Amino acid sequence: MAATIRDVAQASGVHVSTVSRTFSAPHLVNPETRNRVLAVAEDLGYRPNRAARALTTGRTHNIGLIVADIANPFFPPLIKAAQAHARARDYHVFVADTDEDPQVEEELIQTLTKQVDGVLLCSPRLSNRAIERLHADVPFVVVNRRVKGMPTILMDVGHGARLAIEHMTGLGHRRIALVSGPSGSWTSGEMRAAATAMEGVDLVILGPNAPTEQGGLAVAADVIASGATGVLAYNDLVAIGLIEGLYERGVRVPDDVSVVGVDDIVSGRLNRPKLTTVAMPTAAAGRMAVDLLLQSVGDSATPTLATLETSLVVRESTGEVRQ
Amino acid sequence: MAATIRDVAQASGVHVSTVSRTFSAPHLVNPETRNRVLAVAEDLGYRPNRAARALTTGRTHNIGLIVADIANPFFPPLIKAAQAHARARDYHVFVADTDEDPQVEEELIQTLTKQVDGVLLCSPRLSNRAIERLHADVPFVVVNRRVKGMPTILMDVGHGARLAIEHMTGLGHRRIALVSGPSGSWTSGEMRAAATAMEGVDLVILGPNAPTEQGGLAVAADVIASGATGVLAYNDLVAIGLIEGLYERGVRVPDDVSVVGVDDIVSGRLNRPKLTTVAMPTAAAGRMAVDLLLQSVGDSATPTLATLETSLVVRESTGEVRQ
DNA sequence: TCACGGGCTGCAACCGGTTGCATGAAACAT
DNA sequence: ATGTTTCATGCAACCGGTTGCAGCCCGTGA
Repeated sequence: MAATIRDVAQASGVHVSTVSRTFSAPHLVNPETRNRVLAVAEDLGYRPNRAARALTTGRTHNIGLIVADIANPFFPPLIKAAQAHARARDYHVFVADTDEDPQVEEELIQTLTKQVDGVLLCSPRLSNRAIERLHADVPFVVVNRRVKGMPTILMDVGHGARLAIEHMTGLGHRRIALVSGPSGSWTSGEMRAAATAMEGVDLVILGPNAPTEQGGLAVAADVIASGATGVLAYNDLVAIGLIEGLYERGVRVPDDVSVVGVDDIVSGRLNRPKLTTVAMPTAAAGRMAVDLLLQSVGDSATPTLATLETSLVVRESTGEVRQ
Repeated sequence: MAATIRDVAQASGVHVSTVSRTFSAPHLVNPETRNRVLAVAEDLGYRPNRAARALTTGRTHNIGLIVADIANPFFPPLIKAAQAHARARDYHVFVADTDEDPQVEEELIQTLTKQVDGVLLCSPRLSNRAIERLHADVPFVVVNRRVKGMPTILMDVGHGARLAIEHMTGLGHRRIALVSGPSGSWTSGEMRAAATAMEGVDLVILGPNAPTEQGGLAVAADVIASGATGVLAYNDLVAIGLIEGLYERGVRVPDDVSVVGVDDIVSGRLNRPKLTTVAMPTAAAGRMAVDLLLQSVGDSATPTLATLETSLVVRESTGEVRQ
């Protein structure tokens, strides 16, 4: 079918090794020969077989990208950025969705191992122990999770939480509810730690909750009962569900209660009210994760830690406390 | 590093071919030997190298999935469904984003060719000619585009457009604007054809437009100038941008103008107004695309055509025409 | 007892590339 | 003229598997 290196060699009257070098080490071959080989290759539509090349070089030029849920709007910008960045470096990306299941995640990593140079783990659900064990087989970069001795990219959600709470206290709110996320979530823990450490805030912690609109809907009654006038939600989906739940109970946002989300997944337009939220640098995280991974593939011992800044985007779901 | 088939052979005292058969043709090896080999393999943590296997068998057990824009909310559910379905069949998925650029798309297909058993082309921007040419190298399944002699999955957006327009005429609207999409888009063409063929509708076609919120924003003035009271937008993003643009100019939805989107990407909650839209069976399309692809890899000549039904979801962005 | 056939395993070539080493020719220095 | 580099290329082993073919052992039927 497709032309192989031997076809090109035969057609251009040189040995296969010369053809090979023409593509992978051009400076080693005489310009004249090289041009002839290239012409023949072009003519035959030859393209080096990356999989075959990987067999000898040990470099596949592929990376794996594993996320909990592709359809969660938080991830696509990260996936897109990582993929684009990888392509610019001549890497292809396997994308896999674990459906929030640690077992699936582990199996995925194992079957992917031989086909990739490294794996990006985004908000993994696996235990740290499991991650460290699997790390023996393939380089990792972990996003949004702290794992000892592994290249890690964090988004400083603690800082974002502080900004959000300061924003609300600045508007006169004293009693603030933190609607936390799933119990295993690193992000949720960070938000909680940051909120707890703040002075002059009357904090109520509600949860754990599912990281979905349903989770937000379900916690609305508790929020009202808590007497809080300001709420920081685990993420935008929860915030949206919560606002909906509050409306259903006659509590209006931002008139009666202010709500801040996290992630900035809703493009901002067309919401009622437009959501004040902590924006996460997901695209930057995707790019940096790829960089870190490719770099750590080179020299094995690079347990870098990068922390990316978050910022508060003030829109319409927060307002001054009612007197 | 990792154990190879030869390590297992040596450790269990058999020839590599026996180990190979233990994994790829178990019935050919004596149960006793097989168990011994399996035990040793387990012990050494051996896993067959899929890339190496692919070299001889010609089957990589990978597929490529190419979309115009991962971050466009239309695609993630399709990607997720396709990936899950593929994994269940022991296939991995390369996901690639072309950034709406035909050239990138072509290059991507070419570099992916040798590493996959087939490629899913979702809403490709490439010309039919180019697709047919590339098809010589690798099996395709095309989603949301009609290409002669190729397995194809279509979502019946023409039907959806008719439903949307009937819905609006039923509410008393006579003059309807069709805000079309990019010029190369099959979907846009289908919508246009369906709309043009309808009787008793005073149709205005506006566009082409970018398939984004910006595209919708930019076309708002034209919509107002057209005098239409009902609008069918190329997709939800355009609809959202358009509604925003109309508001900015003092035109209210649905009071002054009714707007219908396509795709049903906004979860429905928390929009002002909640968008009436044509829902697309994206997850089903993803699954079916994988099935078709794996099937067409087996026997080469299967130019199946599957058409999936769309439906109208009526929410709040459409209302009776004002007297 | 022997021919035959089936079950199991080993041998070796092969998939499409890469790469260390050897070889030969040309260019340079002495 | 000779010895030493340098440059370009060929040779062959190798990466980690698969697979057609041959050979061995054993049981069966004649």
